Amino acid sequence: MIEVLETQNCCLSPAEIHDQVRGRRPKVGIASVYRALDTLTELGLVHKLELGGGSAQYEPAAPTGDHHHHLVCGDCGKVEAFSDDRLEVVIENVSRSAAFRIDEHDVVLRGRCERCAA
Amino acid sequence: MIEVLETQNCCLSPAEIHDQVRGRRPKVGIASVYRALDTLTELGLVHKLELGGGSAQYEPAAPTGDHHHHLVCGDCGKVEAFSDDRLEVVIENVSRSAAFRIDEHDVVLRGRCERCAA
DNA sequence: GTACTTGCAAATACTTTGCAGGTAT
DNA sequence: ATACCTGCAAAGTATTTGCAAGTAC
Repeated sequence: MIEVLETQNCCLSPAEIHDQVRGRRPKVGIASVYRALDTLTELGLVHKLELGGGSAQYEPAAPTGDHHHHLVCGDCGKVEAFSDDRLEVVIENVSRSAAFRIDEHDVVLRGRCERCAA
Repeated sequence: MIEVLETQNCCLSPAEIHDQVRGRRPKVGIASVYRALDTLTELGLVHKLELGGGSAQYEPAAPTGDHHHHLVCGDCGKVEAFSDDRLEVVIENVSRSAAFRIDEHDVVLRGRCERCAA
C-alpha cells in the first residue's frame, strides 16, 4: 500500500487504492485498505481529505516542500494541486493566534476547471 | 427550514436540522431536509462543508461581511469559526491566478481545542 | 502458545431515489 | 387536469466491525 501511495502524490480514494493494491496482491480486502489508511493517517504519513463527492481522498503527507492544496471542479470533479507561499505564511500566522492548537490545515478552492468553464 | 438555518450561523448537520424542523412540523422527513439543502446549496443560499466526522455540515451562506472559516478539534469534534482579512486577500489573489475559474473557497484548520489540548 | 494481522461477511451510517398520495394553479 | 411537492420505505454508497483463520515470535 505504501508503494502504491508513493507512485501517486495527490488524492486517491480508498477504492482506487484497493484496485491498485489488488494488482499486486489479489486477495487484499477493502477493509484492510481502510484499516491501513487509518493507521497511516494517525502516524501522520498520509493526509486525509474531504473534498465531497462521495468518498474521502488520501494522499502521502508532504515530505516538506511538497506541501500543497487543492482546486476542485464542481462540474466534472477534477482535482488539481496548487501551492502558494504567501498563503502558507498567512495561515501560519492565523494558526498561531487561534484559540486552538493547530497542527494541520486544508485549503480548497472550488469552481470550474478550464474545460468545464467553457 | 430557512427559519431554522437563520437562527444558527455556523455548521448544522442534516440530522440536527431535521430535529429542529420537526419541533415545528413533526411530519417532515429527513429526505425533504436533504432535498431542500440540495436546492438551497445550488441557489447559493447555503454553504456545504465537508469537515469529516461522518456527515456533511451546512450553514447559511455569508451575507457579505460575515464570511468565515473553521477550526476543527480532532479530539472532540468541536467546530469554531474564525475570519481573517489578510487570508481572504491572499486567497483572492491565488484564485485569480489559478487555472480554474474559482467562485468559492474553504479553509479548515485542524488541531485541538483549548480543553482537549490540556 | 500468545499476540497481532487479515479477509470476508455482516453491520452501520449517511444520502439518494421511487413512488403513491397530496397540494396548488 | 397538470405539474409540482412530500413523506415513507427501500435502495445505494461509504465505512466500520466481529470473527474465524492465518502469521510471527
